[in-house]
Amino acid sequence: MDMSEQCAAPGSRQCNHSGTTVCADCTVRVVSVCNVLEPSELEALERISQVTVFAPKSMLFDQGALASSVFNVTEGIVRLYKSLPDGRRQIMGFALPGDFLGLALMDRYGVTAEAITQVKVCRFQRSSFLSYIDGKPHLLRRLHEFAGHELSLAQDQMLLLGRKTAEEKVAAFLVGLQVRYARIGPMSVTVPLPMGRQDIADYLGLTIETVSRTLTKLAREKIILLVPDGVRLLSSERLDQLTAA
Amino acid sequence: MDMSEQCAAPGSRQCNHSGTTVCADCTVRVVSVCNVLEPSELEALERISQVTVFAPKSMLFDQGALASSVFNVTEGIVRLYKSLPDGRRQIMGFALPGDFLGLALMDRYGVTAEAITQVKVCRFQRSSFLSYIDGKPHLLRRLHEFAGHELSLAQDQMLLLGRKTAEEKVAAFLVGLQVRYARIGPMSVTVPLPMGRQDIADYLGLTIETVSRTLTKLAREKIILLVPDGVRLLSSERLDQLTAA
DNA sequence: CGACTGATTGAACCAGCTCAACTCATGTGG
DNA sequence: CCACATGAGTTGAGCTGGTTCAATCAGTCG
Repeated sequence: MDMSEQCAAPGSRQCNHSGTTVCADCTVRVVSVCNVLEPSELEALERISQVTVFAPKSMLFDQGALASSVFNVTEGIVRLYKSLPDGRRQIMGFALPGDFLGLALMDRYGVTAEAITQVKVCRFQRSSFLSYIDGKPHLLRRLHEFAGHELSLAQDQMLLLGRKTAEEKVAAFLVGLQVRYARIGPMSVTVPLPMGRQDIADYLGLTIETVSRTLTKLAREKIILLVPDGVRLLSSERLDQLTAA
Repeated sequence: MDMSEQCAAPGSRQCNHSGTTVCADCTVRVVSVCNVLEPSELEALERISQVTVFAPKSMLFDQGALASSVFNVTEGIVRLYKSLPDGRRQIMGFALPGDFLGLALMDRYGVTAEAITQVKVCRFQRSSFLSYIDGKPHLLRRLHEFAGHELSLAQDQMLLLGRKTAEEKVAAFLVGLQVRYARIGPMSVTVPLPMGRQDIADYLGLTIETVSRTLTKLAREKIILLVPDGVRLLSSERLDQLTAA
């Protein structure tokens, strides 16, 4: 049997640590929950973790299912959404490297998670993770900090969804994404958009056509430049104005 | 100097525990964060708490201010909101007895909190509360559970704001409020609405007129009955249908 | 009583939606 | 190598759910 990889779910590949991928080398550790752990604790965490790779468009977990695992995203981008029976969809957020999925530690997933790009995660059995946390209040504190941050982002998003115009929504989305990318890489005015227009629309409470028209309008006004699979932010001045405070 | 009451902020009255109000008698303890504490721990908590009463329309704290206190609501109802510079407002939620304000334990308040009715709270210095938590991982766990629940509600609200119709929004609001009241009192088909139409509108991402029209429409269809300062839910069948899943 | 505040109702309007056509890659197999 | 699907994105034209503006109604308080 191949020790380095084993099948788990459609679209995903798992492997135990073979010595090549260790937390010590992890590029996103400093921005993720693990950062508060001592080297010895990190080693113990590594022992209960499984690196898993998800193919684009594959599902990490489904809204309402028993939360058997929690995840730390290390590569790629994940969409988190809720759906209504008639197909209407609201994307709650995009998880980037460093983000933790299953933060609430509840027994069922509240949202569906799907890989947009290829996604690499550290996966933990929820039960193992819960016992691991036990007696590590500093880690629990860190998880709580992350949850507080999530809640704060959710509140910003509620303000956006309930009270902002299409133009303000799109501007806030672009600037917000730029800021989040800057946490895990160099600050750049070029913002990749690995998600499609439909995802952006479902995140902002708009239609695909309105997103497209609004991006075109911002481009026509030289506030942004549309590039393949991304956007270049030309006037952070005008964008900040639209994003307001 | 009067030992039982001392001025603190406009619209609020504070008093240290004079022996008449103790956690042991607290009617909302079972649904609030305190419920995981041992009697001896409760006593210690009581020593760092101040019962404070806020008059209707007075502010508990302001968005962006240093978070000097955290609160456990014991009576009344509080609106939590964010504002845009031009006055647009989004209400993130209504805090009822048993709810904890400042859950995220962040150093600044993310929202503004205003008493709608007269409000009674247990108030804690954030610093005191933080030291109190230290070495009580079960309390931190409880706070984290509450935060997870808040996050889940926030996500439901994002779905509502981004993708639901006015009728679905109003129905979800009424049923949601009914369920929340049921946690702290007897289940009832009569739902008090202590907040005004403007608050409901700013919570649902609608205008006051649309809220009014929608309520009237639901009443005309005998799904609800409008009563002074409240609503009677006549057809939970039709309401659940609108609330959908 | 009048003055005020909050809620309802009516009528015109418009931001964003719906429906539909078109563009532009990318892929495929003959 | 080209003909032709296929899917994502853009653009246009008309529509509509919810807003805006304005008038009216219903309590409540002095």
